[in-house]
Amino acid sequence: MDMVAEVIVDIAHSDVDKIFDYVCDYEIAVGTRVAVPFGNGRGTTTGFVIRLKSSTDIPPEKLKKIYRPLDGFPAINEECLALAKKIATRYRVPLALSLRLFLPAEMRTGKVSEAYKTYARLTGDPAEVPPKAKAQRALAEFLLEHGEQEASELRKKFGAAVNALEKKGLLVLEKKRKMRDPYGGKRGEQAEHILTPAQREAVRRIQSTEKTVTLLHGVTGSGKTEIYLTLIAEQLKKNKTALFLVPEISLTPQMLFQLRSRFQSEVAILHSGLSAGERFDEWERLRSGEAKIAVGARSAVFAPVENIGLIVIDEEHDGSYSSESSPRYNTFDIALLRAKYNGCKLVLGSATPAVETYRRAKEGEFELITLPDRINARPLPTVRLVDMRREVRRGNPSPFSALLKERLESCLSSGNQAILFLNRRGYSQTVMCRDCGNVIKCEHCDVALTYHSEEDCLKCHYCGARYKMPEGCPDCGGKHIRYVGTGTQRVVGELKKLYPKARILRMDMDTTSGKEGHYKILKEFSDRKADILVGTQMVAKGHDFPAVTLVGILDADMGLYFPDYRSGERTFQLVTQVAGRSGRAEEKGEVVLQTYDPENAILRYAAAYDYAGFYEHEISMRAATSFPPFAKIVRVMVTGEDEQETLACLKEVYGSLSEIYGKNADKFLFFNRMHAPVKRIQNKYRYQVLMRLLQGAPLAEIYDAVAAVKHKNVLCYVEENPGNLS
DNA sequence: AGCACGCCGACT
DNA sequence: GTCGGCGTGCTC
Repeated sequence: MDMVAEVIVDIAHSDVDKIFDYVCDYEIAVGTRVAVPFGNGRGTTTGFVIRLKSSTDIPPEKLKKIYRPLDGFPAINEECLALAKKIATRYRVPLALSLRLFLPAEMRTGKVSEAYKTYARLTGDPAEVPPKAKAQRALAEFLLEHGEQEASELRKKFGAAVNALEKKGLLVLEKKRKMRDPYGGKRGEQAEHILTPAQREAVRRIQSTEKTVTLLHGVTGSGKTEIYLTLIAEQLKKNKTALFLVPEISLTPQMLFQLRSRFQSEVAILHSGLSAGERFDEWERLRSGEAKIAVGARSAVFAPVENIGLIVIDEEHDGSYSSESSPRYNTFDIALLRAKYNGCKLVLGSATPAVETYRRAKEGEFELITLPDRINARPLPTVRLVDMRREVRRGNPSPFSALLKERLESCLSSGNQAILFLNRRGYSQTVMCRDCGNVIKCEHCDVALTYHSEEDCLKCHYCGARYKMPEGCPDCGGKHIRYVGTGTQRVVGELKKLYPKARILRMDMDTTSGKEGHYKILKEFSDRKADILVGTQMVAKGHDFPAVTLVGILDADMGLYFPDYRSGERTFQLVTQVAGRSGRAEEKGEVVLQTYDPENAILRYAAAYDYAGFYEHEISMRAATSFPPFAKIVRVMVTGEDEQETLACLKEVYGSLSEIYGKNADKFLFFNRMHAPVKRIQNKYRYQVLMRLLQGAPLAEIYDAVAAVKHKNVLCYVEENPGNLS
């Protein structure tokens, strides 16, 4: 009674992205990884059993046998298999590639395996040990009290008694699997879980709403975490599991200890900072059902748990929830599929929700819960805007305004700490007039133009328009036109001149090399080994510094002119977040926000902590300019090392896309092919077809057209609302 | 993705 | 005459 197994080989290539039938003469479960013969030589490949059947149409002489199962369990459960198929179809990737998302990477390479330790177990009565053998008696009693223990630990304490007891037959030694424990099983302190009335009401509403998705919009310190944890505890009681997704940056040991103190070993953490062995074991604890809560960054949405009772996406607006490599999935979309499959709730939390999310909540698609107050009722820090144009006119060329200097001195002399923040995103060359604060924007897109030095011109990254570099400011005629941006290095230099005694720490790309780089600098600062921390967006996140009473945002408007339709949204989020770093303990904090555009609506809303006002402003802008959520930016990237081949591929893709455009011109706001803004990255030429699509545009056809193009040595892929357009 | 089979240039 | 370039096709 041989069975036939349908197998997907673990080779991410469209040529072999199909079912291969194999014979199997023993029981094997769907979802199991197997070793199979594959190809002309005597090559072995791993594969996934995705279905079992009793017969096949494949001629018997071709049919081969599965060599063996690779694990004693199905690595992919039923839900995950269904999900992998959906992802493969949706993003036009080989099924093997979407299946890989569900396994720890080290499992595929075979570089990791279970760790075993020897354990000692008492099998007799301590009374049987002669009283004279003191050590043996003590060991037997220890085991009676504490149960099974690791043999190596016992040998440290009781020495040869371990072997002696074994000889007497009162103790057995057995090898058992030992789960590697990230951070050595450290836990935080057990805290009380008393909810405020607002938190209780939020919990009640999430539990009782008919809607699958709830957006929890709560200011920093409003106690969102306690709400998540209460909801998770609720599900554990019902014997269900939970996914708790956080941005990569907030996966700190502290945050894990906090979860462990509440849920002990029922928490498993999945992230890149773990060793291969730890990650593998944490994955296995989830798969086997030993752990019930998966905590992790975006990839934890693929955790191998069954019977999910709740999914949480914290800091829902965070950009790290979109995958930047194939398949370019969005964590929310996957989470929603899993929530629907399991019939459970999905909670999105943020102090500054993405405009798109907030809109869906306001329109009634998601339940909207607002927590306007901090639990401790402590006021938010006051934010003061400083007009930097006036500083320039007054002859102050330094990066610090008079007000900032004064506040900094007072902060330092009272023994507190300060954070200075530079809002530089990447190295975009935005052109600004330092006399009037005017930034040169595209006439068609309302997006800041970018200076391209090779051609000495300005370009729009959204429509490709080219503009001549102006002599003076088009608005005021001023001559102080220049590319803005001060480096952290220069800021630190100036600070040292101003305050020779102050201890200054710098945190940016250059100083945070290594995996623990961020953490080390933040730790140094929180241990008060420095007075001032200077950095880019990295300082915005991270943990709380109780002694910080002043935050200076040196160039608040910089981010606004990044060539991206989300730059306003990002700036609002960033300013809100940075401001939240100030004054978290006893003393009230303050924020000095320096800008060349003090009238700017986004900065004014941010300074007033007015999310609703910001949202209304932003959504009407998006509507007027037809940017998401009113349209979708779609980019088809074409990259390859050989420029001619790449261009040939671009031409082909453009040809088939043109046909789609021709038939659906009313659904296209924009359609053009061009150089990508950064023409070459890592020796690869980059070209793109850029589109802006209205609701109802044939996106599936675009994906199909791109998938149909097979050019050797050229990579071609679709991006939806890409995080940046470089 | 590998690997074998297959048809045209420079070598002992 | 052969050794070997990598273009094309196949893998249950």
